[in-house]
Amino acid sequence: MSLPALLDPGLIRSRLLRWYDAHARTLAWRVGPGQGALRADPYRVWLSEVMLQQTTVPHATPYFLRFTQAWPRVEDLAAAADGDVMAAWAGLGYYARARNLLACARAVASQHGGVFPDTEEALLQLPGVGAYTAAAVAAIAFDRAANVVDGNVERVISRLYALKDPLPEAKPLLKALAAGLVRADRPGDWAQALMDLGATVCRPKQPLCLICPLAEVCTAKAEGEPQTYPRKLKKLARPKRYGVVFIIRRGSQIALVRRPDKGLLGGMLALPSTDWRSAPWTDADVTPPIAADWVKAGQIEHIFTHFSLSLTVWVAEGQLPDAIWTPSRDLGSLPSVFLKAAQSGLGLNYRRG
DNA sequence: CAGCCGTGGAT
DNA sequence: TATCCAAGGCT
Repeated sequence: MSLPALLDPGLIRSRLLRWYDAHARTLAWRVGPGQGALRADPYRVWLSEVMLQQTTVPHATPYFLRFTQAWPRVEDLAAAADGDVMAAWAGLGYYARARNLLACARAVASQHGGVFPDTEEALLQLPGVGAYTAAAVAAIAFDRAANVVDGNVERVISRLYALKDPLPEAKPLLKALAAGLVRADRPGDWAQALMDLGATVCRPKQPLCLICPLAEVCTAKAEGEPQTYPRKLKKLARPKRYGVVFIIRRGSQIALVRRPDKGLLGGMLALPSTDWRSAPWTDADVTPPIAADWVKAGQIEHIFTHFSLSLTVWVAEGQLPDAIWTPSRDLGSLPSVFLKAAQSGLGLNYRRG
């Protein structure tokens, strides 16, 4: 693999920052362009970056507002009960983020005196903070000249250079090319400018090259098919799995259980369930958690990242030892797959909140 | 290091 | 309906 000819970094930097000064989006956690680290609260920057991992801005925004309302400072979050934080995260997905979020807040509170470390290296040591998040917090909150590379940046750079190597192998090269563009005078603005461009102009599909400040220097645009970058290896088909979940009613309440901390939906509330296996369940296969007069009351489909799930919902009246009894109108602490299943079994239309 | 780990909106 | 994919991290 050979390095593509380097484009003029000065030209790219000045054009993109000028564009950002005029077009930066207003986001709940964002400090406006040119403000540097003057008003950027590291806690809010970190919280937003964790929430935005593999998550869209519209999805993350209401969660960010609720979290900062409930826990305005990192010490507040560190002092929160595990169950309250997991419940507040319900519906946002990738629940290991919430467990690591709490571990990180508690590490900052207990090991750093409640003050976020201000170097990329130290940030990288915190739970749930990887290469991207460490660089982003260092740049946005602390004005460090960090090389912030996320999916947006990879897409923008791959198009600028029309890089033919497919992801994920191309990641190290893309990161090296991005490093050549980082500017030391406005690191936070530069990082956010690159990501904003990727999110709003240099989009995965239908890039808006007509209004792109980098169109004149973009190799992929010159070649005519910028939307084909970055090239990617094909993904495998998603397997199908089946399960049965159980709604045990006691008056207006239903029985929930807490899932183990590791693995799928770890640490979250859940409906009691069979295994989720590749073969459909027949009635004779199913061993309900209690003996009762079970009725098949619902059925849902749910898509996870690496498998799709078909759940049948059985309902009965009864008691369950050690259950977490929860009003059936107050199921917002459940992950979406169980909220969907519970509402199906109870004859309700799926909606959160 | 490749697989695991959610969700909902867009196309 | 099928596919993609969004400011990734952990193991």
